[in-house]
Amino acid sequence: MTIHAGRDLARTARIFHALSDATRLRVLEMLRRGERCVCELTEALDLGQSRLSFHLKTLKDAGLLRDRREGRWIHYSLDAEGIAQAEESIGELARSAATAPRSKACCD
Amino acid sequence: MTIHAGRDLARTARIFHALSDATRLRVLEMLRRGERCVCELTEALDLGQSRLSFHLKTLKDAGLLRDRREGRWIHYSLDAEGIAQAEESIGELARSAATAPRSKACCD
DNA sequence: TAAATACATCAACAATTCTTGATGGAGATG
DNA sequence: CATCTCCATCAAGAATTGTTGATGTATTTA
Repeated sequence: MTIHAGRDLARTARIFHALSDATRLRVLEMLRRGERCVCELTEALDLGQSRLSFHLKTLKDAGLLRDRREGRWIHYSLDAEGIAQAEESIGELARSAATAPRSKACCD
Repeated sequence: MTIHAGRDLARTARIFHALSDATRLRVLEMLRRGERCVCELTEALDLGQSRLSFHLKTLKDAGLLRDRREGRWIHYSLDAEGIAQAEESIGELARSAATAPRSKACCD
């Protein structure tokens, strides 16, 4: 099994890219406590509206968040499936790191 | 516990950033089979020398790879510790995603 | 010591990503 | 319908990241 497990490399890269920004990690950390609407996130994280919207879109496009409209509010929450895919990739790597042969004949 | 578990957000973001590029994922995939010197990676992945060197440095600075000099060759291998940190962050998220309250009073 | 090999680093440019402020659309409210 | 609220999207510029070819450095070999 590869670290990208069937998915293509670009998709896996995109998932990790979504995780590679401090602002987005703060959003995820906030959502660990449960679903939140954008207005709550804006206030709690003290971010400009369009800036937050950009990061939410990045996370959603990567499959790490879901959204749900309720009246005029949109609620975001963690998407367990996308997160599980990231976990799977790293888990695969971690297992290899633990067992990979330390040395190997090379060159010459 | 937070996603970044003691580490600062920037450090966690840097780890994921290192994982967010298709070329670097190919390098990691290759190293799952064990330690390799740069010359082997260059040939196997068909990358320009300075380009590969750039990506190896990115991965090493993030703590995902180790290097070891042997004569004039430098061997890279997975660094289990850094990889475990990434795994820990995502694992934390995944557990939250599985248990986070689905809905929550908001607004109005 | 001179030349060759393996790799890192640098500088310049290209490409991508992020931020900000403005505009637009969907739903609620009067 | 007019207006307000909540949020997405767009456009322009700033910042960061990736690529390429050239140069530098450590190590081995002649």
